[in-house]
Amino acid sequence: MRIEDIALEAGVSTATVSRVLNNPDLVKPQTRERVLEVVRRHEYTPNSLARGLMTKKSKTVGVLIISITNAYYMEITEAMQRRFRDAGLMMLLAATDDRPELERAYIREFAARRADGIIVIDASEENFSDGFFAREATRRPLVLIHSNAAITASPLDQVYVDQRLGMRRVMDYLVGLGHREVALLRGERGFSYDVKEAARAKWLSERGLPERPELVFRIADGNTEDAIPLAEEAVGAAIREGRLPSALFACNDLMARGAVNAATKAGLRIPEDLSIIGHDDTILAVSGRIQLSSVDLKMRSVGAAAAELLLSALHDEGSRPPRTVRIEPELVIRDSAAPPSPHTAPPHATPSHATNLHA
Amino acid sequence: MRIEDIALEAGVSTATVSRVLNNPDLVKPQTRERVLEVVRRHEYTPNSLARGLMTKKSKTVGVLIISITNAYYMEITEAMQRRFRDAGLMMLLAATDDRPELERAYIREFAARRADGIIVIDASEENFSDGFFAREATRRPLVLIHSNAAITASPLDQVYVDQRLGMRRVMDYLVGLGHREVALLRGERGFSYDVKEAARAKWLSERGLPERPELVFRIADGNTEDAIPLAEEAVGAAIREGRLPSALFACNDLMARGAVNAATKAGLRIPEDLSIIGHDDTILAVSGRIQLSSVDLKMRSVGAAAAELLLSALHDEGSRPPRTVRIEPELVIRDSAAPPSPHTAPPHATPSHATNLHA
DNA sequence: GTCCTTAATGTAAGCGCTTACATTTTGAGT
DNA sequence: ACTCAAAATGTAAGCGCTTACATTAAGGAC
Repeated sequence: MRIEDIALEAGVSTATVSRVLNNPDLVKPQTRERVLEVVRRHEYTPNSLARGLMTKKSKTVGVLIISITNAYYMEITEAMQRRFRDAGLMMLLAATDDRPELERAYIREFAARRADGIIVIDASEENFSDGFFAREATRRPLVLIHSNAAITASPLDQVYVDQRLGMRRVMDYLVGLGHREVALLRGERGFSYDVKEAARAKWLSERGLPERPELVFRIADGNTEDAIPLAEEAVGAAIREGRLPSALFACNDLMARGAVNAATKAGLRIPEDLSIIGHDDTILAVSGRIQLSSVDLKMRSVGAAAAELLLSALHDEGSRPPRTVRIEPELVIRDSAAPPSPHTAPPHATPSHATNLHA
Repeated sequence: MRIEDIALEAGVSTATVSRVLNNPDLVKPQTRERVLEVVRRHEYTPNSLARGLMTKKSKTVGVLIISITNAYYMEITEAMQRRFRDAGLMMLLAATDDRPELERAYIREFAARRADGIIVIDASEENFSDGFFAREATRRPLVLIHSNAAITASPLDQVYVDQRLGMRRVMDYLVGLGHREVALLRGERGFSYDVKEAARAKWLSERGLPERPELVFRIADGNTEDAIPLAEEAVGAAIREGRLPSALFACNDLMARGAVNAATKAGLRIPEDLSIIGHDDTILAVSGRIQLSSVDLKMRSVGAAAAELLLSALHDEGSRPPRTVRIEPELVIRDSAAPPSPHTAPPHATPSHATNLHA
């Protein structure tokens, strides 16, 4: 069924059918109804490829993420999809597996398909720094979602998730509770870990407090299921050897959960003997007996903001100056942190550890 | 940049440029190189809308799921995306929020965009039974992913996840361990709960065992985060009132986790005092101190199979008879189930409960 | 050199829409 | 009944590609 068939059957020209479909009030109610009847009877749907060819709009937005099985990304994506649904846009979704060359390839593909706009979550540093995105943004609306403060000043539409603020809030809270030291548990490699570690270091140095590298614990894989046992192992060892202070921040809930398991296994009570804070506020935070305090990155707000940014760019077409929206993470306080017990030594304290406390 | 610009600059006709891009060996190596040079220099990418208009192929597949923030669906989706990437197809993703009318609308939209194929996960009963999918399948490759045994015989491409088998395996295992009764914990409404409850009932009746409706526990919401506390509450009450037998199957890991929490809180040991089996084998199964045995639905295999089915349908175009692939869930055994302790009464046993055990 | 087959390229007709512009209808104003 | 602007519709030119068919170039065989 093509528009011509409908036109023939309704006894009008293709232009009129097109008008009925796109600008109904340009056509006389009577004719309109006649055309619509035929359209309905044949369940005719215009070919959007042909339409897109003419209008240069595909009603499509390309969304690029690192991994599909990642609650963080998918919450953002869901929020966007909701917004786009209302705007009549469809979403092309692709995962880069954190490979910069795939990132480029997919963006090219989006371009080839004439996506009206593109959203990239946690883009690779590489493609950003060589101006690839800046160039791309001149061709069509592009919005970046990330936590990289360095990018913030670039003239690009972006949603900046201020993880440094989140980190500050964690430190404020824990230290406010009376903890003298806060250990950090992170994955070996990954931008988000670096951001958090750096933010913690900054917080400490701003207060003239020492950064003690031995309080940063690294596990090989912080992102997948394996992070839980790995974290459990690392934290278990630290407890046994008395290397753990009274508070621990884990860079995500997976690791936090592992830490909780290790502590429980070692006979430590949470939060009395050890305070633990997680990050991302995923289902894991609320799944166990003890409910983890965690940093909520507000993914839904992030997704909504990104969608809104793109939509407005689509609308204003051209002259509009790029905007950057900053999202403030929130520390969700539950039951996994408390003041360090004054009457108790830090978990399995050793003399050397006690000394370190005053370092 | 259009193909014509490239042609002009390379001093050939548009047809030749098109050939260079689509059938390189139809053109003399020397000309080919000249054209490619221009293409590269301008980073020219053919407009796939125009191409699709001619070829009647969009290199796109539409994927429809109920919710984007659902680990189950996303694992399937990730497996598909991997396969489609290799095949040069892009994925349009949309969520129906379990609304049949949205399901239809999106499928129409996929059709309008001339998606080469469509995959629907857990389609609504409604759209299936009124022949909507059957009709749709005549127009373009369509594959359904579901657990509905009733559909299995339909002449449609489908991936059938045999949850009944999974349920049987759970019952075999638990009863094999020596449990006399197995409680079921489910959400109030939802097809997947019904399937499991029915499979359990069937298993029991095949063995002449009584179905005791009071051993089926329902909570209002089994799908979201709230399921954990709701399950905890329900199971906690059942324990207190001695209504819980020595084994419990939860329809998903959320509820299983809630059950574990309730048992722990009540001072019960798992698995010694209470055996618990979860379902879906998500991260929740391995996140806590006690590792939950759970039914793995093999989502990755499901996704891969669905993609393969679609790809083969795309390839054979037409005459190919529809196939249905059956996926066998697997019971992953961890630490949450054990034989009921012979020396101990069932948890908080009451006389009436003890009587029921022999019913 | 001529003839003929095959390889290489060009020409032009669409694919199914939208839309600028041209033409016809309509109806209020006189 | 006649004008004329406004409303309704039609005509046809593309949008940027692919591809059937036509044409030209290349290279053996004689």
